[in-house]
Amino acid sequence: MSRIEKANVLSRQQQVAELGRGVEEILLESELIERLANGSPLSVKAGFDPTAPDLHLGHTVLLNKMRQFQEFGHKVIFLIGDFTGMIGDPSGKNATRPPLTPDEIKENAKTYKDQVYKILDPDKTILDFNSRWMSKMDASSLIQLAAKHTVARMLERDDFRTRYVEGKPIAIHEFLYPLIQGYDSVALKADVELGGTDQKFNLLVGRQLQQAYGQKPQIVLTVPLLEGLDGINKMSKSLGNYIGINELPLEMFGKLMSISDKLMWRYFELLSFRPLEDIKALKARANKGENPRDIKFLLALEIVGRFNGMAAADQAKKEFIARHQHGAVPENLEEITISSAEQSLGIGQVLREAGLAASSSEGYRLVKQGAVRRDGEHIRDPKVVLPVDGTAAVFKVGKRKFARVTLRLKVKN
RNA sequence: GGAGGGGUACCCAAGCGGUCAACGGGGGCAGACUGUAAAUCUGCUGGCUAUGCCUUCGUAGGUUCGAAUCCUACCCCCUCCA
Repeated sequence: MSRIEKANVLSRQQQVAELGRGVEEILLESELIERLANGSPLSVKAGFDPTAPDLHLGHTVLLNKMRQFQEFGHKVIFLIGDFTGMIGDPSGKNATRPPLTPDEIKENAKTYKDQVYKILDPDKTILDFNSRWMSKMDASSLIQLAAKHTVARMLERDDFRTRYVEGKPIAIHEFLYPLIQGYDSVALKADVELGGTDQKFNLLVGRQLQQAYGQKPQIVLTVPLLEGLDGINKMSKSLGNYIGINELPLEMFGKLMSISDKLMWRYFELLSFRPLEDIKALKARANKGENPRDIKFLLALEIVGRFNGMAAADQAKKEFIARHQHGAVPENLEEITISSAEQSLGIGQVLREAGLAASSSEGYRLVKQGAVRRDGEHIRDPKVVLPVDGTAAVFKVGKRKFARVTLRLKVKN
């Protein structure tokens, strides 16, 4: 934080350098320098999907950059693409996903605020919705907008071209989304738009459209996409390889510890606020033979601390060590009571009812594979039947799933 | 509008009358090894009141002792022509 405050008194040139840190690409850097030299605050826009209010660490790479602009005194616009959300799924991949209702969007926006203001300064953030201008656009204006771009240019987008070449469907409305996003920049007279590298095409459409509408084209600044826990795919909710910023400290800590050593450095680079020299020094320590796990602890502590406070982070570390290095059962494990009218239940059913297995078949499979322990005792026989007599037992399935399960007889009416 | 190709489990992709709950790969899960790493090896991967029963191969019918496989209609996607 002090690092950023210090930056306030930096020269323009240093400001540019600071803003370019951890950034994939600036288009065009010369324009950014020029506009910063102008002295007046810039309008910095970043668009967000109205359907995914569960922010994860991947999003924070961008949010951190937005915050940086705020610290430099610029106007940051957090734009929620609610208009597109009201229409439906932009990718067309999931035709069954119903459009969001205004109420849902409102609810999502609130959730966004709760999460985003952990990083952004609420007083310096302008929250806006593209339905503000898009819902007023009539068909002829839309066609005029569409006339400002060509199919050939649309097909320059890798995603479209690939699908086109592979003979996969592209719905017409998909062409409209980049146009609408680009038009948002026109409506907001954006000076800068931030986005992930995957957004580069859309951001450039914004540049082009602004020119077509007689505005100065925005500067495009892309940040890299953070890899998810698997280290391969980008972090995303749908792939389940994410760390949500609202997750419990221990959970967040555990997930950070589970990343590979290689990925750890990527996370240091993109998520840590440590100066680059610090990170270099840590690398040197690892190279000298220090256990990378201990260096990963530092990363996990910093990130968990950022969202939950250092006390919670320290606590998470303690519990993590207790559980994984000393094999302790978690302190506040889930209590589950299963009511059954039967005198006894098969082990598979118990696991399913307890939410430890997706189905009873899976439960039985897990037992066969030796993944299930009851009060520390391995259960290996899938035919095991448990009496429903009100007793509780701690079940452990695999390495991470725990629950204290009570089987209670349901009184028949 | 015309001609052709295609829709198989989370994804890709075989199968083209019985031996198919469906080859193979990816992903996921579990076990071993570990640092709850990574890599590697092994197993599993529709459901259930479970050595059996039920449902699944775009949808709905039909033929057959028997269909993912054959027939009919419909829906959807792709390519070429217009």
